Amino acid sequence: MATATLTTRQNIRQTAQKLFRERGYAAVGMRELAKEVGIEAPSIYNHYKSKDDLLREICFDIADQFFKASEEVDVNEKSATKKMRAAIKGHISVIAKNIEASGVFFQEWMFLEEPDLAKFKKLRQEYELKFRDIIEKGMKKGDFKPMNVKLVTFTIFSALNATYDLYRTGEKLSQDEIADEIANLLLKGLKN
Amino acid sequence: MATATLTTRQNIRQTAQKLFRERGYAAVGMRELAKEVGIEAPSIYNHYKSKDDLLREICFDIADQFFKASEEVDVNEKSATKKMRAAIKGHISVIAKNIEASGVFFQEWMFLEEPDLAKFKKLRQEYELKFRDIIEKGMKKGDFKPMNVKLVTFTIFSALNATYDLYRTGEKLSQDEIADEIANLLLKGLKN
DNA sequence: ATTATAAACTAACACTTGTTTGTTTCAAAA
DNA sequence: TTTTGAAACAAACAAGTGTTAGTTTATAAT
Repeated sequence: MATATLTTRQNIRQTAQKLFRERGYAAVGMRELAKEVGIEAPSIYNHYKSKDDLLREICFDIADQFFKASEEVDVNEKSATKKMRAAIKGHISVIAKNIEASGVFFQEWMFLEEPDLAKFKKLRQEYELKFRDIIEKGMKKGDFKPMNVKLVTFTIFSALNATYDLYRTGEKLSQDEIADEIANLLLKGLKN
Repeated sequence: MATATLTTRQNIRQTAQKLFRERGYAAVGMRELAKEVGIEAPSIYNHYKSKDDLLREICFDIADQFFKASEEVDVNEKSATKKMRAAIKGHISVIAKNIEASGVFFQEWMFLEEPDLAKFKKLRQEYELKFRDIIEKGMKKGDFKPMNVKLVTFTIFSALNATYDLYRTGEKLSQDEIADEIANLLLKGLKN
């Protein structure tokens, strides 16, 4: 384990991710967060502007990672199935690498304040559109069975996004096993 | 619209479902809830013992409905596919009939206080076991492809449980269309 | 008309919320 | 050795928390 000594800022961030995830953003107080870090509440404000600032950093960092992962999906790949599998793997990989933070991303984003909230929603829509495009083109091409694209995209995201919750149950599964099994199930469902 | 005049108690309950769902249990105050109902905060306590009491009623009512729906799945049905489809339809039907409340059920249950929290978890596990059993037997029988049962069950529940969130997006889909499309996708993925 | 009951109210309690102010501590730079 | 700056602190603020006490209002039963 290459666990470098964390800066106070990193420590606050990491603890916030854990607590926001475990107990919910609204239910976690600054004093509780500070105590877990080992400092007093006002000291947090030397590193973050506000409680919301913390949430913002966590959420947008994950958003960033999702986009970067999606950019690595080969644009020239002809097979919709292969393209979809790559997108699914990338998506799950981001979650697996950021279990606490992605939990916050999925469950606590609504506590973001404007204008961040609007920006967040826009980013998310933009990202989801990438998946919908792959599915839509796959259907037109005949790789995928014709179905309600929006509903299918929604369902696939629901399945993928829940994986952050998988590690709590103590399942001893590798990231690849999880990604493959889920991708297999969903892709077989999609295929023509 | 057969909207009968609601009692104050029903009004509180319905408003709580809406607010807890929209803004989260911890973020909704009793004064805000009361204001939306059109009364003062202390008046709520003439109908409910506590804030948690409200959450408890909402969550356990939905739990009840899930169980009742699952009891209507034909035990003598031989085909695992047909049995699974019936279970999926029943599950989605409960969500569709209780969009706000099921949202609370899925997202806010962790704010239940002991011993209700433990009871809730137990019920949920018991219910999920019913689905896992169908899937497991379906695999042994050869109707379903052999896969990691726990992971597959988890994935299917993730897809089903997210449907409460589908109605926000303004999709003009009937409950049956949604249930059929999702069941088709997942069952095709399961099948051998 | 009187009593009983449910359900509303105002006022307040004890405590917690996120955050600000002003001060102190301490290590690195000059 | 002095200065500087970051980062910690205690104390406090205004607002909000769930809830209780005590009282009033209104409706239904005797």
